Amino acid sequence: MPWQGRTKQDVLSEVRCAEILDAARGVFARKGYQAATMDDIAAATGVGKGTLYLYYRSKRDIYLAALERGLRAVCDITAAALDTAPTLEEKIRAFVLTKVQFFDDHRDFYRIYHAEFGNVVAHPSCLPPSVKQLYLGQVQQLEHAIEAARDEGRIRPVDPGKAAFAIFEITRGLIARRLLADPSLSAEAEGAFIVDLIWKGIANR
Amino acid sequence: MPWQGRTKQDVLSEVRCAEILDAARGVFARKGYQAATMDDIAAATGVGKGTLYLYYRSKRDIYLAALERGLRAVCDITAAALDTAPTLEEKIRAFVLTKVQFFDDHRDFYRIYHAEFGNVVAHPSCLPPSVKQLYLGQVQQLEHAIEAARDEGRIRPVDPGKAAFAIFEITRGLIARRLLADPSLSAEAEGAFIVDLIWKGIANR
DNA sequence: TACTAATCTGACCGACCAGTCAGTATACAA
DNA sequence: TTGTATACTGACTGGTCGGTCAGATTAGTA
Repeated sequence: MPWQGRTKQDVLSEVRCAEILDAARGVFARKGYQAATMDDIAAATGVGKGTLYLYYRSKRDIYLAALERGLRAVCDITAAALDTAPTLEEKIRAFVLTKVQFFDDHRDFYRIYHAEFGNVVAHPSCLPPSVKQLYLGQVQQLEHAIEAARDEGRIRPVDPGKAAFAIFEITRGLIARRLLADPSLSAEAEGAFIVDLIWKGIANR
Repeated sequence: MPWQGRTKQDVLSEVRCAEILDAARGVFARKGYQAATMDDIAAATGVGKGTLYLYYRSKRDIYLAALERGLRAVCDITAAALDTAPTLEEKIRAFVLTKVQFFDDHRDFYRIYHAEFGNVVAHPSCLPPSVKQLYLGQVQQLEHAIEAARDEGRIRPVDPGKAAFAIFEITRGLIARRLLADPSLSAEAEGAFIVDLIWKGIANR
């Protein structure tokens, strides 16, 4: 019996999918893609291994679904942060701090995300377009904000794509450092430094 | 019969080691760590699989040796670039362009390097200290150059570690972009943008 | 040539694991 | 209760691959 275009089965199925992805995220984070086995994921989900194949076609499918899910969450949260902040300087600060905070709150996802984008992006053809687009979308959000400010003459006439890219990469590095090397690194202090550096770098005068 | 402290056998052995590493670098780059098999590496080297185990204890050993070898080359080349350039602004430019050029010339190594430092650094305990130290050494080179310029009052009093880190990360991102996404990206133009951005970001006034 | 040491080889082994499928359990309608 | 469709299970299979080792080959020496 259709309900909002989805049957009861559809909804139950979605719940299962989400359960599997939640469990898989933890397993992939803990053991890495290769070392994680389907038996691990099944056990973590609390179902039999065969059940996984009712919802996903392969191990890689599960991995990519978990990746896409998290990536979408990142994009949503940074887009909201950029929208809310009034000035470009505050937008940059919001982008950096929001993203750092997101990965603080989702350490499991960090390992999936950075394993893929440090490694398999090396073979970009392996990534489905939807995932690639989400990844690039993050830079584009920043780019548009910078472009607008430049067109209004609020900053010097830099290339928005290049500037967005610089901010994106430094942020990426900060997140990696905090999660892998030195968790005590202050998000505020480091974030403030980045914003200051970039702002002085692109400001008028 | 000893000769400069090394026997003839030692030298031959070193040659074999290097042959294996050269072949392995290509195989790892082409197929990725997991998919690369010892049979692949043996075939690429032109020896039997058993021979590999006369020179290295395991697949991972070969991988790490190839990683360390390349990393040492990167460090040497950037250190030389930093030494040669007279001013900090030129040092930064030299660092960025030299590193970009190095990875242009050693694309095989790029895949090994970035696979590891996007992925396995995620489990830093897996990396031998010597490799970790080489990696961090790159940032420290930059840091010392910035610190010296700051102490001489040539730039505003920024934290040299943070600034070095920013340059390091943007450079990393540029290299990744050029090799993976858009090889047509001009090293000169992008490099110039980075130097300009950073320099305006840390310059006096 | 004969002997020895060093070097190399690749068939083989055992562990591992993604994916399958025959069979079980559950929900629910008739 | 019976029938059936849906959901689930986990023992099993087929293939893979890191690592081994008994024996072959080569280089060096007398």
